[in-house]
Amino acid sequence: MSRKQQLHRPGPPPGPPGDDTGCTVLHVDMDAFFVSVELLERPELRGRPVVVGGAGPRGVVAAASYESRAFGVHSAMPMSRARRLCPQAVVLPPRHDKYAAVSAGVMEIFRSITPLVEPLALDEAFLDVAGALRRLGRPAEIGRMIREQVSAQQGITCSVGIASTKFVAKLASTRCKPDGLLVVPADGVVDFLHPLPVAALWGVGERTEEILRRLGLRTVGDLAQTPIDTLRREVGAAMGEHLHALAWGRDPRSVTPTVPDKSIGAEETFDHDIADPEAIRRELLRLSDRVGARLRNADLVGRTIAVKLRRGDFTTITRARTLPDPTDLARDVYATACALYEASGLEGVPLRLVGVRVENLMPAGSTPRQLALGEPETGWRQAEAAMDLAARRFGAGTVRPAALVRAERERDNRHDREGRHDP
DNA sequence: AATGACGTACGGCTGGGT
DNA sequence: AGTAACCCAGCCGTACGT
Repeated sequence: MSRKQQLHRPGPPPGPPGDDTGCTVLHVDMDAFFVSVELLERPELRGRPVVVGGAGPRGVVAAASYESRAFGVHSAMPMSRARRLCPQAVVLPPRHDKYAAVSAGVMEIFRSITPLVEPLALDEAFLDVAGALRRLGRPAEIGRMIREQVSAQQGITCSVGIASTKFVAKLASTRCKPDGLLVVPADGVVDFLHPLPVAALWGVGERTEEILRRLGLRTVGDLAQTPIDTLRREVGAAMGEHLHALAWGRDPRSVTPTVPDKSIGAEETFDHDIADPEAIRRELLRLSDRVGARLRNADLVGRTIAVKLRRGDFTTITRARTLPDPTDLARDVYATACALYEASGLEGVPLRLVGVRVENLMPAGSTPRQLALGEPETGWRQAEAAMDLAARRFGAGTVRPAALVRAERERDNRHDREGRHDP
């Protein structure tokens, strides 16, 4: 599902399996994951161009079957364009819960191999199998087992890249997909890397590629020959050093099973731009509610609240404020989000997206929130905890702020008057 | 030609504190 | 006492990834 698959035209068929000695990092990537999961329930669609993504006027492609990719469709593409390129494609709306369930099953298989599993997304993970070799065999053999088990237990195919570093393993899985396995031997890394275009490297997107292109640097090999100071100057110190190291196959990052969350957020693109400040505030409330519930669910609190506001022309601003005490209450998040919105100068301006994010996260237990002397215990925390409980018992969305219920009723009334019916 | 919903990282800037 | 030099936290936009 990575955008970069476009860069790797089905190259020469992988040669005889290389020497996997020292290649203990595996990158496993499900093929067209969302589509593959949908096909489990809709086998009659197999072999046809299928696309999963937002069907609304502003939807984008989240996953495209290989049949639809033949028409030039790929993920992150606006759905309107995808439909034009491939009118016969079957478009399915995303069902995140299903993908999460299959993903959990797949990750379970990985963890039966080794505890050193680092999920990158629902559909991919790194595994460090150094400790599993004696029990399970060579890396390539483990990769073969994984592909077999994923297929047998979950009914979908995946691709496995095997190398001595994370990013080479990732490039290898990209290169061999779909339904493949590729070992890049430790002594073949530089030969493997240098012919690749710079955009194949992790961290090189559109902008960096353009900068490098202006410097005449097209391939990873070109990067490797460039003085590190030049790179530092052109793309920034951190990025410059990073790219130079990668170009020589050096990647010190280890497989790290649990990385603590740094922020939790929610955002929404409207079908049509919204200018009305009342309506914007209502969206901020909904988003704050979702974020608050997720924070409490994860037992996290955060001190910094950020809003993101995107205008019709796509220009985007973010505004943030750090609170004296961390919170996990939708109420606090909402109050801060509103203040930031009102101070942004965009009140009344048509917006296509609003977002709310809480940063600076820490475990909820870590800061026993001090009540200021004489401060009343307001009980909002208990109120929101009660909402969480009700949501668990009766389903998400059963209990929600009155302002949202009112807004809904008014909308329904309006529709009734206009003689429309909403399901 | 049109660009979702998450999330992370970096660099530039500002202002407080020493 | 005023200033210079430096660090650090916070803020914000940009870039990038799935």
